[in-house]
Amino acid sequence: MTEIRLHNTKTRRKEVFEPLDPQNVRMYLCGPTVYDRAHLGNARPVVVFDVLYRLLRQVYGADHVTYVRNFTDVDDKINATALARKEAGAEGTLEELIRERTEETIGWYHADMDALGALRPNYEPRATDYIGAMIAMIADLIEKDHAYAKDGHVLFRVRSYQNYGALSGRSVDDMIAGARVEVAPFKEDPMDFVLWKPSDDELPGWDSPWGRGRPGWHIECSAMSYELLGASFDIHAGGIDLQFPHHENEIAQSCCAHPEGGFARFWLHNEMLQVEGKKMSKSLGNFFTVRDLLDQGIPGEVIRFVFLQTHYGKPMDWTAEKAAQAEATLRKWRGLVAGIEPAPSPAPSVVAALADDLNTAGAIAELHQMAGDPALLKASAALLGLLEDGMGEWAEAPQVDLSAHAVALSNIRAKAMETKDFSAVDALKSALMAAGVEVRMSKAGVELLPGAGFDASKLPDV
RNA sequence: GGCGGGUUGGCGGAGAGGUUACGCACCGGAUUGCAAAUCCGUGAAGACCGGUUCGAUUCCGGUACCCGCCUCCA
Repeated sequence: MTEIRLHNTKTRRKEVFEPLDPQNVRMYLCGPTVYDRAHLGNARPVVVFDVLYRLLRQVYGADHVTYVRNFTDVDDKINATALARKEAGAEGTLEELIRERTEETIGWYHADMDALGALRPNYEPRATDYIGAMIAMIADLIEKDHAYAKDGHVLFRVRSYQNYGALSGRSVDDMIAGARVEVAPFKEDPMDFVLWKPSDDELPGWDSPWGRGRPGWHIECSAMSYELLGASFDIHAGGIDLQFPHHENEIAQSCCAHPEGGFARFWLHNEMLQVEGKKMSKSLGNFFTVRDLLDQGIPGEVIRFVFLQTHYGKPMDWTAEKAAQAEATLRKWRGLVAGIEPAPSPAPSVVAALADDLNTAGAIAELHQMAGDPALLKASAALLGLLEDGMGEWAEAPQVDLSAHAVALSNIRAKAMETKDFSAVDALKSALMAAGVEVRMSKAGVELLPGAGFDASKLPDV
């Protein structure tokens, strides 16, 4: 059995991964809030942890891994969009308009992540389908004195959980000293966070023991992971920006509600994405979605390759230059594996690289060494979600008949060989290249291949 | 202010206390009418200052710079 080692944020060390139950390895990834198209940064954890999912399936068997990724469909930005639509005269109740908006966004999300070659998780729970479980968990936390209700709100009593801050290496007192916490009259302690909050008529709400309201952000992941994976499971993953407060709060809620369990044993966090060396932000004008890139003609497989070139634990810089290089490499590989049946199993060197804390960059380096063995290359790349059938249409040559051009060029060239005047040959060659055709001339003859930028309208007449 | 991460050859980017990472680019060669593609090959590194060591880019300490989180955020 391959030994997998993963960097556990909880211990800040690389540890040997041993699942609680090898028959059912369980991982949870914090999914998107479905208020709009996923931006490029949203895609990094999806791709990175998709590779982890593939690795776990490889090592423990495809039927022995349970992967959960939630959809957060309770959120003020969603409410705002739905409300705006209602005010603009849209049909239906606010709840229906919210559902409409989240359905639409989930559809986009699936389309975009599919384009990146990410496998669908086994479960994709929606927060709104687990409100009952959240209410039950909140009630239980109140019962156990870890939470309290005040003015329609329910708050988690941070001081009641001794290990609060252990994941992110903070102490409650230090954070209060930083004084960047919201002080509210209904809080016993400024660090306490919301489990439940009241909704007015303009907001979606559910009936609860504390009045009509909606859940706070963190409780959904605690409730859904418990329902689908149990009180103890193997891996919890997400972006490093979620480490605090989101994951810290999840731990506090889950461990207090289910002291019999240990919640997540391994915490994996991916570092942030930058664009051309700068943080992606709307104000810098370098903010874009996955769909924007796809629409620009950058294949999802290329985006995926660029992501995997950098270790997930390091900041990753998205640049046009990287995308161009990735495309060239994939195009070359696609050419090598075209029509080849993959080997029965991936190369041990690739499995070993991935088993070493998801060293995707190292795995790609290994793939480069397999140019002479396309079957092995294809089988190994599949572990990274690359070179798979169904994702390579972009690299296929356009279906055009260039035989007339080839014959013409061949004839002119034959003549030139005798006259030693190659000007006509060079002129035709240039024209073909300008149309995006790769021209290969050898003793054996002339070969014309439509290339990446092929444009039939620019073909010269012959 | 608190917490965390980073700094590797022209560019991207890994591993390993002592032996070539790898890819792209570049340069040389083969091949070609010239190219392209392909093949072969060379060169090039470890922010700075100390320490540990027979030996450090790799471990430890410090400095500088960069980045993230602490507020919705992957």
